[in-house]
Amino acid sequence: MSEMPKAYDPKAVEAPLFESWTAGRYFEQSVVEGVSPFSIVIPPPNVTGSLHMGHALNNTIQDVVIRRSRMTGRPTRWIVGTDHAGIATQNKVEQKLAAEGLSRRDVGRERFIEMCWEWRAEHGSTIISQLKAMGCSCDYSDEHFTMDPGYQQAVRKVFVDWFNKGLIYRGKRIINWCPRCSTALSDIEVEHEDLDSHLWHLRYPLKEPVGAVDHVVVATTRPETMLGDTCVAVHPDDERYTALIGSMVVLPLLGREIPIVADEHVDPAFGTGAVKVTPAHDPNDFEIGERHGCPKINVMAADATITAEGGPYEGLDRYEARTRVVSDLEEAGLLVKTDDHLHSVGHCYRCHTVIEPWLSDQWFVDMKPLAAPAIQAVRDGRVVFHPKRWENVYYHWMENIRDWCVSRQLWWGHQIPVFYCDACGEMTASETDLTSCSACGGEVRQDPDVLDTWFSSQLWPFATLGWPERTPELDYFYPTGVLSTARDILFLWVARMVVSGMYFNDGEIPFRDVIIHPTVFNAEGRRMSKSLGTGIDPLDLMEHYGADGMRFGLMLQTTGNQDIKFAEDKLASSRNFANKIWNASRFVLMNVDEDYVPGEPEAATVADAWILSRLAGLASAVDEGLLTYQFGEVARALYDFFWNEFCDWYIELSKSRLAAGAAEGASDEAKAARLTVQRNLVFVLDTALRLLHPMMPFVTEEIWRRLPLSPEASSDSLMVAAWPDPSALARLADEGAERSIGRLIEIVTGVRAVRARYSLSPKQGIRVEFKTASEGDNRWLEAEFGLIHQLAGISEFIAGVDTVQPAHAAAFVAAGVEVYIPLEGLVDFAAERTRVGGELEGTRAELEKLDRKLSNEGFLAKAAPEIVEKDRAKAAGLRDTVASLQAQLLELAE
RNA sequence: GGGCGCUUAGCUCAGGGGGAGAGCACUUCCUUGACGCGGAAGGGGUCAGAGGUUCAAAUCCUCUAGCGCCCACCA
Repeated sequence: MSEMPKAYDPKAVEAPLFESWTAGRYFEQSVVEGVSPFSIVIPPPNVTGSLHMGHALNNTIQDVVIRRSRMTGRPTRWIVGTDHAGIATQNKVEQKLAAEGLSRRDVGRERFIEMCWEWRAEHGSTIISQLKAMGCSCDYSDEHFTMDPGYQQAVRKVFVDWFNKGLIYRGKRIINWCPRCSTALSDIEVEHEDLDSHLWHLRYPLKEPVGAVDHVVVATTRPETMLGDTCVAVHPDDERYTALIGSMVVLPLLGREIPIVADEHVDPAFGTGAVKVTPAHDPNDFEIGERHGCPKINVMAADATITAEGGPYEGLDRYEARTRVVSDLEEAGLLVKTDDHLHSVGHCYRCHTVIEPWLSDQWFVDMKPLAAPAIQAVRDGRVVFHPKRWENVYYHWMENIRDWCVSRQLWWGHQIPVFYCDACGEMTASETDLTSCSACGGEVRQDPDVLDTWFSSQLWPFATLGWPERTPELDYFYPTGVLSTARDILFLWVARMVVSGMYFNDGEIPFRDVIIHPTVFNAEGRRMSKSLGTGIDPLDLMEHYGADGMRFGLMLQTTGNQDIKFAEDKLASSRNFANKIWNASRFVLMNVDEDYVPGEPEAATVADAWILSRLAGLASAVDEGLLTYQFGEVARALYDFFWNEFCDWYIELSKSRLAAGAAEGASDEAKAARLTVQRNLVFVLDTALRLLHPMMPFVTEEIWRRLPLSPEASSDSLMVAAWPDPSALARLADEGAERSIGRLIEIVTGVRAVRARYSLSPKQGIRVEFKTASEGDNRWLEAEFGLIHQLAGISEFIAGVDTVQPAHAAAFVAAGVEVYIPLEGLVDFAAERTRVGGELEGTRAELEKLDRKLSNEGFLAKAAPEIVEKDRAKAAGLRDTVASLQAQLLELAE
């Protein structure tokens, strides 16, 4: 067994361990007939991506769940891969071209796509190697990509199927257009932001005056769109305007004559109650235009410059056009006023350019009928969200779902498998490429657009398992167990996976539990973002704290309710925690003899019974906590157990027996006792390392492999060692031992406090006198004196029910026992009086409160009996304490 | 406009009807053979505010204030 260095060094350990896991093929999982599996599909990171804090958190969560499952012996597989990320990847390659002064059109579609593949080959594995650095136990032997040939086939099948069923259709609609990416976006790819802007009031002259009225004033936030106005709408019941309905106005600047129409959509209370209607540039206006048969004039080109329809404004950028239109109107005396106005402006979620509502031909998925079963699956509890409140968000969106615009005017992605025949106008969706028209045999051309990246991502849980082939993997691993993700892709991805997963798998859901994890914000509470420079690089964190330190630090901060305002000090604690475990293990291993024989743990002493009982409690808390995804609680329980119970107390409590058994001329009994302690130390460490392994895989594995375990308990890797079974460990529970050690800790702590107060050197032995309440307590103290002696440095003691407080003694009450420590010449009586007085006051106040409660009839009548009993016992204890503190005060007064 | 979450120690946060907790920071002491990435002992909080329910409220309900987020066809 190699020597353990004094400090845990993650860098020396992590890479070789990961190598050994890969070599051992522990990440891989094939079909095991007759055994129920557990699987997770990783949310595929973009090939363009590199690890950020959100990934770090999400993948730690998944790895924790996966590693626990694997250790229980269940066939477990974490399916990994990347997403082709249409817009993001295309942007990267376009940037590369731009550096050479080229655009994608310069190189052509075919070459451009080739370059995307090259880019992927070069950069696409970055994030995968970062996942490995984190220790994520994905099945890397079977990595997927949303543009793999098989995956492409799956996408085409889905498209063709929905097309043939009429669930995908082509339509000319107002969609969200990003002029920079030059593509349509779905509604949920638009991020709205409230911006300070203006509400311009424009005067539109009537062609013929109606009575005294010769104009109408409209209000708009986008004056440049007036170039495309084809009517003005007012509410039919708005008396201000009823006389004008049917009249014509002359559109300023262009001179076009357009009608005034009545439409229920108009809100008379907003603006002037008259609305300029631009059917080609606003979804509402589109509807109004449809209702009144108004033409749709598109005044904007794909790059958001004004088209020829804009007459003199042709060629201007939309914002230049806005400025010009406003100033020209003002000059013409047609600008009535300009109000400040806060309004919500849509931005592209990829490049943050302001979105233009734009009329164009696009493909849509009819989501309503598809959503219904997916809603039902959550209602039935077949899919469960954690935390549960996200289900309401899901319902709200799904029940109000709108058609999904799935076509994108990009080159990188799944090209829409629709073939047009220019000769006969036939339109065919086909899983295979067509060269000729199925109707007339004429030449066909494929739709040039590609599909929304999310259209392919939605197939991830089954396309990665070989669908549409009915593979053994698909049969076995689908549905997956858990889907863990950030909340911002709840609609973009999660909901759509439920929809398509159920549709294409005979109604079978894609995953049972959905974990919506917290969002990671930086210390200032701002979203971590690379472009804002507000992010922290997980690789830097791993450099400083080790992969385990980062993982555990994140787990400590993960709770169901609150987002994470990233606290780096938690990572420092976690790194220290790893080091603590390392050194505790070093202690254990240093105290295991060459000829140590592994064996069962044994509660030979109260201390043994106590730690075994605590261990049983830990196992059950960790197991239960992981099954309910309470990561923060589990992390704290592990931390607390290892540090505060195992290291601070059990190891200390074990030292005397270890030493006695190793001493020269030790008796056989002492030697046997030493062996028992060794076995207990090894057992507790072994079990606790197993429980900690999912969160801290590296340090636990490194230590665990050094443990002297029996062949049955051992294996080549902790990764595949047996997960502690809480119900089997429950036999170790021992309430009496827990109570007993609890009291011992109280007394030891009290004595140490006296030591600290009077600066007594730890080496200085002290005499302690106990006044107990019963003979039982005396026997208990005598029995445990060895431990108290060792931990508190007591050289001699007496215990009795009639002990009297010695003169010049520090005194306190702990665990129902009065403790006196004679300190001739050392006690500062004034200070002691103040301290005891303060304690007395506090105790009295507490007692008074409790007495009031206990004399309250309502309480006695209605509270649970065990609560009343507990409070009575507590009051009795407090009364004793008050009495002894009073006695002490009297003593100190002399 | 609708909805959700948060407000607890100097900081970051757990807890969630019956004893106010952790980590970090702070104070004092300790070169104790597992660990100074450590040990021991401490100080520090009207659990945002106001009402209500209850024998009992940090915890449940209502309202208020502040912060953050999501949804919505807010010309």
